[in-house]
Parts: sequence; C-alpha cells; structure tokens
Amino acid sequence: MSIRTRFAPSPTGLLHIGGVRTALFCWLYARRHGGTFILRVEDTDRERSTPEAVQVILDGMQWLGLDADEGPFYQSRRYPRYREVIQQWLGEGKAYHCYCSKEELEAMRTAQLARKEKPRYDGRCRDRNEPREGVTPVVRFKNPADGAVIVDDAVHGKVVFQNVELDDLIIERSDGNPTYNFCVVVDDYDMKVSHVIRGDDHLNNTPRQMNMLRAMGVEPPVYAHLPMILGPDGTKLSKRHGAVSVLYYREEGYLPEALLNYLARLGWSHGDQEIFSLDEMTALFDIADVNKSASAINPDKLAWINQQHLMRLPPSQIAPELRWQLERLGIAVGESAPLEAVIEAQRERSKTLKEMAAASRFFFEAPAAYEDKSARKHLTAETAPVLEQTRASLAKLTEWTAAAIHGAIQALAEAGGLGLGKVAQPVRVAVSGGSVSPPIDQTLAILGREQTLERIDRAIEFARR
RNA sequence: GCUCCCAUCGUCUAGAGGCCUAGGACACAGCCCUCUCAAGGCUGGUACGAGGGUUCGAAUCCCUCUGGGAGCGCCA
Repeated sequence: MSIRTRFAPSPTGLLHIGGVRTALFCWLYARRHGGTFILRVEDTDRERSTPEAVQVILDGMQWLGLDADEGPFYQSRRYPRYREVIQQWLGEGKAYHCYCSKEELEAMRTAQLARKEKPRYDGRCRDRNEPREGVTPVVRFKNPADGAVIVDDAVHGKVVFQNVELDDLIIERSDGNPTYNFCVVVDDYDMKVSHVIRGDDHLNNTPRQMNMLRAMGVEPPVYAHLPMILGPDGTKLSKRHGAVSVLYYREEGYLPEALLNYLARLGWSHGDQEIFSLDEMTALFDIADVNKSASAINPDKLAWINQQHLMRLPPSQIAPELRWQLERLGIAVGESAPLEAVIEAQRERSKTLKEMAAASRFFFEAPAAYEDKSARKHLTAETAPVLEQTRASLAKLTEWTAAAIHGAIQALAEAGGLGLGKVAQPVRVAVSGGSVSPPIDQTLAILGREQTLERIDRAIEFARR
C-alpha cells in the first residue's frame, strides 16, 4: 500500500506552530516511506476563509521547505463532487433531509442539557421525510444507531466510541454548502489518503468520519492523533503568546531547520538526541515514537536549537537569510560583502539571525558613535598610546590575516608588559563602537586593513580630545 | 452536564516490571577556559499527581480519585 498523508489547514486564522508541527509530521512520514504528501485547503467556511490566510499558509510551507507532492487542493472548488455524493447517499437512504428549524434544534439542546444529557440530534426527521412549508432542509448523515466504532489510533491505541453517543450530523447546510466533517471524508476517500495525521482535538470527530467512510464503502485509513502544543505558560496557544504566524519566526531570525527540529522534539523523540538535520529527522521519524501528552513551547530551547543549527549549517546556506536581516535593519550590504566570514565569526555568539545582524552592523558601517561606558573605559588619554602603537604595527603587516594580526597584537602586549585585553579592548571599541565583538584578530581580518586603520585613527582622535 | 483524551524535574523528554538511590536537554547556580561577548568543558539543585491493588519486585500493569485538555455547531 502506498503511503499518502495530507495536511489540511483551514484558512480562517493563521498558520501557527501547532499547524506546522502537524504538517511536519505528515511530511516526515510521507518522506520517510517514499510516500506522497498532499496539501489540501479546507475553505468550506466562506465567511471566515480569506485569500490572505491561504497565502500565509502557502508562504509558510514554502519557507519551511515542506513541499507538497500533490495540491494545493481547495475544497471550495470541489462542491460538485460533494453534491454528487450527497445525492447518491440520499438515493441509497444513507442520508436524509431534515426540516427542523434552528429554534427547534436549540430547544432540543437546552432540554437535553437541562436533563444533564449530552446534546445530540434525536433523529426525528429520519422517517418523517415530508417537506415543510417555507423550510429549506439540511441533509443529515444516517449514523448507525447502535454498536461501537473502534479507532485504532497509531499514537493513542484503541479508543472505543459507542454509536449512541454520536448523532446524525449535518452534511449539507440549508444554503446547499457541505460541512467540514463530510468534506474531509469525501476528500480523504478521493485522495486515497492512507494515514490521517492531525491534532488530537479531532479524535472525537474520528468515529463519525469512520462511519461515513464505511458508508462510502471503504475501510478507514490509519489515524494518528498528535498531542496539542500549548503556549509557554501551559495554556492554549493564542495570539497572546506572540506566535502569530510561522513567518514571524523568520522575521525573528530563526532558521526553518531549527524551527522544524524544535517542533519535532515536541511530542517526538529519538533517545537523547536533540539536534536533527532534516535528513536525520526524515530517516528516523516514526509515529510509534510520538507521545500522547500535550507540551508547552519553550522559547529558550527554541533559541538554543536555532543557535546549534547556525553553528552547524554551512555559512553559504545561512548567508541569504543574514543578508535579509541586515537589510531589514537598513544596513547597506554590498554584493561582495564577506557574509560567510561574518557568520563564522558570529554564529557562536548569536541565538538568532536577527541578533547576529544587529551585532554585525559594524562590519558594514563605521560606528556612528561609541558606546558611552566602553569609550570612557577604553578610549582615554591612557589608552591612546596603545592605540597608536597598534595602528603603527598593523599598518606594517605584510599580510592581513587573523594569524598575522594576532601575532602583532600579542607582540605589542608582551612588549608593553600588558595583558592581551589591554590592547584588544581599546581596539575593539575603536572598530566596533562597543565592548563586544568576535575575537579581535578575526574581527580585524574581516574588516580589512583600510577600515581598521581608519577607525583606529578616529578613535585616537576621540581619545585625545 | 455527557463522551473522549492526557498525567516523569520550572519546561521538552528517556523510560515499554528488576539495568532507576530515575538518564539527557533547555533554563538556573558555581568552577574551568579566556582579549570582550559567547561557544565549549566540569559540578550542583529540582520530578515519577494521590490512594488502593497485582507481583518476589512497579515510574512502568489494573482500579478509584484529583488535576489538565478536547469534543458535544447549518465552525473547521
């Protein structure tokens, strides 16, 4: 049997972290087994679905690299097919028209609640099929009245639902539009989905869907219900937690690999391993290793994982994202900018690319001003001579490499009986404007001789003022 | 209210009856390294929700409770 998974978001809100994790597991499972990953947009709610939200989903998936083999399919374009199935079921007696008014339904519900019962449609229109004056009917699926449905879930194990707990759900609204649970069934059937991997908030929908699938004459696919992802405070994920859309993580300077790695570790594990490349995840992922309990997002750990990926990925792969971040800060990055060297110098001191960009500004622009505290400590009348000696020594270097620069600075320190820091810190402030930068030799090597000398000159002037 | 799901350090997790005086990771603290900041290394504290069983033996199996969550819509 060929493996076919699908990610089926509805474009009503934003593509958030929970949705991405679901998409990732579907994608991983398909890739792992050489199967097919389908993207399906569930936009049957015409009131709340928006083209913008669809675009956010598409953009997000693309940024993450979760490429679909089939789709995107849009449910809104499949209405003829849904009608066809409904007509067929009506003809076969698997579905029926219901003429109950919303008021009638509401009264039924409140009465049941008052009796401490679970609110459910009692099926009164099942055998009462005569039209009612002025009422456009809905269509309901005739759910089995007794027996049980067993969901043999890949992560939860066997879950039993009694059919009496279920009711005859509406599959076509009075306005003629099909409803969610029904569309899912027709789509999963038509698209030959073999594994339905989704959030466990859908576990309760599953028996209904299985009953409908059986009405279509097929055995249901394998189901795997993933535990929920919660906000850092352990409550349901919401805008309040800042994670509006996946693209927000790009803006904040996270790598797709890192975000995916982090998300994979929420609910899934492979022994003690924390860092996974996409290829490793693909090779190792298995639904059997998914756990059942909800998990809270931990921003600190996400940041740590992001840095781990920054430190492992080839700089050439990171460079375009750093360039983007720099440009967002209004920094003019030339075509020939030494981005890869900057990445190598900065990545072990940056959690995100946004941080890295901010800390790297001085590589592209001379500092506009010196950080007050650093200047007062390191650009003074006492340090001016050190700066002058350093400048002279650096100017004489025959080759401009980190090793040569290091040698020169070390020699100066030794000659003056100073610690390396006494020489390096003033230079650091001179070239970067502050007291934090990568190792001074590496920093100057990237900066180039011209910029270095120019900035030291300016700093000497400042120190002597 | 009813149905269903879940339950190991603050957080993410390992653990599928003895390997557990419960391991790893993030975060936190201390130390080491050190030209700054980091990265890295070492050390430390903190967890099996409660109560009953089953068993020679339970974090692991069963039951009850408690706590959290989801669903019960002409939303998805």
